[in-house]
Amino acid sequence: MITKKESSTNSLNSKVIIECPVSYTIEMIGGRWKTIILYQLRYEPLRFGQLKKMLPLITEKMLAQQLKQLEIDRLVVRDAKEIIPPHVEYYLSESGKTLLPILTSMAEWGQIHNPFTKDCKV
Amino acid sequence: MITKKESSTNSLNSKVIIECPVSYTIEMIGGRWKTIILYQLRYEPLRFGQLKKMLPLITEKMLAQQLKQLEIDRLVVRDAKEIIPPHVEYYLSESGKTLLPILTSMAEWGQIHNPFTKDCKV
DNA sequence: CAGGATCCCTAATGATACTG
DNA sequence: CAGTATCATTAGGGATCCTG
Repeated sequence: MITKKESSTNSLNSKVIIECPVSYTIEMIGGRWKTIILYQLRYEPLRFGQLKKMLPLITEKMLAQQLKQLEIDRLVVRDAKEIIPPHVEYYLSESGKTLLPILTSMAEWGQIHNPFTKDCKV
Repeated sequence: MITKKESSTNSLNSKVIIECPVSYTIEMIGGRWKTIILYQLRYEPLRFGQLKKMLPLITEKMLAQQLKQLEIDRLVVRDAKEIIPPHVEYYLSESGKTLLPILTSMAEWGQIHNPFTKDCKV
């Protein structure tokens, strides 16, 4: 079993913080990219290249890195067909789907409170 | 008016990211401490020292810094009585209170999914 | 196509000491 | 009590180049 302690890069106190439910959740979906990646996956599986197009500002490194962490945390499933050229799909796990109400609420809250939100639906 | 661009330390792309509702919300409550601070304030106003006791691992610098950012973002109100010794209370603004459903959902999700959660109710 | 490997910089966080 | 100031550390993120 991979514990958060091993898969995380955080220091000492993360172990204690992480025992608190709210903090645990924010560790799982926090950071600049994870929520938006999860949210993009809300409807259907997406390929690496599709996600990259939907998130034009993300670097390939960050996308790969965040997807890997989401996979380790069992929120996202990586489905790779062993063909040439590679075809890899990502989709929400059952656990990941249970985050959707939270992500939706966050999207609604942002839609209301963000003065900069215009037509961005993400 | 203080825009997020000015109050944030993020670089170029934050401007675009921030226009997305989900990302905007995560910018407001993300990081290691903000959710837990907001969540501690869910019932009643708390003083600086009380928060410090409830979050034994936070440094005074981080607590002051995060509270200041939450105040700038209008999620928390700082109420300081001008007396000696100082008496300062923090409480959720109306806008901050609208985050409570999200924070509660996050706490519930963490309670269910965190294998390390024991009796920590935060 | 879907990444991996490297290098590098800065923002974020921490430790410690000090103060109105 | 409720913070600041200063210094040191680290982790997040980006640029670029490379590959099965």
